Amino acid sequence: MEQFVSDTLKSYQLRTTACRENVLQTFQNRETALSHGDLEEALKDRHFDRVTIYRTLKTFLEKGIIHKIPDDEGLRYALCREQCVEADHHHDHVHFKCNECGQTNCLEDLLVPPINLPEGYQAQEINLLIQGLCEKCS
Amino acid sequence: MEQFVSDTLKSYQLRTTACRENVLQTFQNRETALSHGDLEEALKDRHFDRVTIYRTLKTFLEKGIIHKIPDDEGLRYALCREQCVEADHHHDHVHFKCNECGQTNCLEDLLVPPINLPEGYQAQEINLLIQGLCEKCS
DNA sequence: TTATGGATTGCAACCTAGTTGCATAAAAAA
DNA sequence: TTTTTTATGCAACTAGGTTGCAATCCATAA
Repeated sequence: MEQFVSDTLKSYQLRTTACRENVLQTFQNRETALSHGDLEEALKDRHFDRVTIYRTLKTFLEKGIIHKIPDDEGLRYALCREQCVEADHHHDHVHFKCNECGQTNCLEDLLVPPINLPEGYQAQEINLLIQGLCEKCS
Repeated sequence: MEQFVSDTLKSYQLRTTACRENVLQTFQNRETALSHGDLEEALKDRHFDRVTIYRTLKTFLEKGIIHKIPDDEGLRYALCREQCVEADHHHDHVHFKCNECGQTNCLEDLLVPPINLPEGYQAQEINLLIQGLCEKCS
């Protein structure tokens, strides 16, 4: 298990358990966003319970280790590269989903432009998903 | 049943059936985006089968009568105000979901600003969801 | 190093969302 | 009105996600 993994868990004051280590390592190894099913598949030889993986994701979300990326097929999750905390998830980067290979990625360098909401509206979270063809598939 | 409903079905060359009429009418009456569950609830006294409502939504999507709005709780649907066709859904407006009242709305007048994707990426669809407080709840 | 208390896991059971196949019923066309 | 085509209802199923609870594990402190 990599240093990154135990360091991260420690810094977020989470107990190091086999499931958490493996889930975090999987996010670190793969550069793309992962669904619960992806993780179940990736870690199937470790025989973690489905529920445990769900709870691990929930914990990581609450701590700000990962963030949600919803699309029309369901939810995916990706590591927060910026430092996030429970109260303040700031993910103003663009998400890209390839219609060919199915992968979803964070385009960390591409920020969502500021939007002028109508009078009375208050923004708390923003999520911009672009679907199309990625560099590999176009 | 309103004129709009039978006109719309006719213009998209869809058979007029009770379920389609009611679903379309419900979208017309409510200004907000609706989930499958919302429709089931709204039309529960008509006793349409769940599957029939799913298929109605699928048909409307394919024809370009409605479009999908995904968020972290699941899928919602809203009428396409612009004229859409099967091959070309163009929904470049912002979607807003209120964290207080839970309603999701199309902000038809607020267009998603153009995004400069990195070299090699091709956009086909774009979905911008802002979550926060709507005018009523802020 | 071991005991202990609080956090985490696994299991069973459950709920909702969404899909498929097929026989029946209803619309539109003839 | 009859035929053809399309849509519906039903049963059955898969996948995603949640809850309660007993057993287990981790970190801390003795």
